[in-house]
Amino acid sequence: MHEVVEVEMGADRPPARSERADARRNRERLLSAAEEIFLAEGAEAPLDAVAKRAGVGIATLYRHFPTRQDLLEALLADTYDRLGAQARDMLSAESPGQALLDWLRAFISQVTAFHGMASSALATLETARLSDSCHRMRLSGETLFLRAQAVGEAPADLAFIDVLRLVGAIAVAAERDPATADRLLAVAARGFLSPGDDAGRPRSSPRGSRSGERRRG
Amino acid sequence: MHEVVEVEMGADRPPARSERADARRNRERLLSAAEEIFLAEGAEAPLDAVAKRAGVGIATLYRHFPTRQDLLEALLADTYDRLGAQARDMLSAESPGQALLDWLRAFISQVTAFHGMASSALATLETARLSDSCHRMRLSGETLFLRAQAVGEAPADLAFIDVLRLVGAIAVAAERDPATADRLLAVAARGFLSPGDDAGRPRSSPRGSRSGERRRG
DNA sequence: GGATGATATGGAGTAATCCTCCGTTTTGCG
DNA sequence: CGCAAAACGGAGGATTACTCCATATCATCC
Repeated sequence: MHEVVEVEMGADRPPARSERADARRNRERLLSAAEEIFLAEGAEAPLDAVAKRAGVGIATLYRHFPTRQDLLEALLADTYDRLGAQARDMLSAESPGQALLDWLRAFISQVTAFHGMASSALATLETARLSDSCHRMRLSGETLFLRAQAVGEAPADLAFIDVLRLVGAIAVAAERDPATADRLLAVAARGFLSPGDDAGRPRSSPRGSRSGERRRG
Repeated sequence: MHEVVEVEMGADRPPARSERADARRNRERLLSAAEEIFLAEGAEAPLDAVAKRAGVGIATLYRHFPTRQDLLEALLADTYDRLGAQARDMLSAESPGQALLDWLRAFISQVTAFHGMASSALATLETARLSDSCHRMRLSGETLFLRAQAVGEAPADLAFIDVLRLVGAIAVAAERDPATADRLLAVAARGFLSPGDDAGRPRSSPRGSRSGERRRG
């Protein structure tokens, strides 16, 4: 773990290998078109519409993205890059627990940009070979989590990937209702942001774990 | 079995209103066939296969179940009836919190019988006019929850429907991996089964199952 | 028990999508 | 330029979803 990740602009976008100009251009067009279409109609929208919007043939779409999930993952890559950056920015926050919670809220928010996106995101968490973007985001998020663990604001016997799974699940379940997502996150947060597991934490961390974001009595 | 169900709001089963014998028979055959097919191939299996297995024409299937979701909900009705009964049985358990947790575990287990089932279940939780079975199950489960609240094993400022949503979300996210589902439920349970504010932890301590939580490479 | 109208049935037919095959066009390079 | 590799486009076969309506079956009444 913690391998160097070879940030050579990633294998996400272009494999860096010689890529013809038209191929790159069409790829970008397809991504833009897919984003527009999916935002408007959800991730189940017909792929023909995406190709048409991009101004390319359907075969070109399939050549670049053999499956719908590939296309969705490419879209997710941007989101993951953004989230990774946000996580890094939050490292300087005063309360590690609060920072983690804020970041997870952002995660839900961004991963529910269109209908069906959260499902794809959840799927990417389980794929054997995840994209660089997803991997980097996970590492960045995990850093937030480890910091919370270090100060006893998160249980020590918990893996970050499971936190991400749980929050991803919430995103899927409440993708159409941000208020519900918020409530479910608040409940879940009590599970992974307890003020110390046992071992008698000096429970002097008043914020974050409870009562910060309760809604609906 | 409860024979008199005068509620008659959702119309799970035919309300015994004038229904021709062949129609009822075909309906049952369709449900059996759908269960077989979905168990084997998941909830996305072609409906033609269901009709064929049932030995009826495709039109008959659509007449009884206009949408796939209708068919799935009819299948879920049996599951909900079973879960409702289990919840009622658990009312006599010594620890309300433990009873609730056990029931939720059963919920996840039964609602992930086949791929795609959990999604449907989650959907049924949000439908405006829910089926009788779903409604009864919710009420029975809620009774367990209220009992846990009464003894301070569950937060007072929490709605049961949100617990169900959260657990349903876990079921969706981990429908292919019971071990993960179990871990996520354990985390979530810390959120809605906290020992109130103190009053000693419940003996829940849900079987660690921390062996499987290593990061994958 | 048999006529009769309401109900239910079956399967062909239409439509929407997915996805592939292959002849044509574009690009990069010597 | 000229050529080979790479990429393109769109027709078309395959797979479902869903509908229409002529026919068959059931429940009821006499």
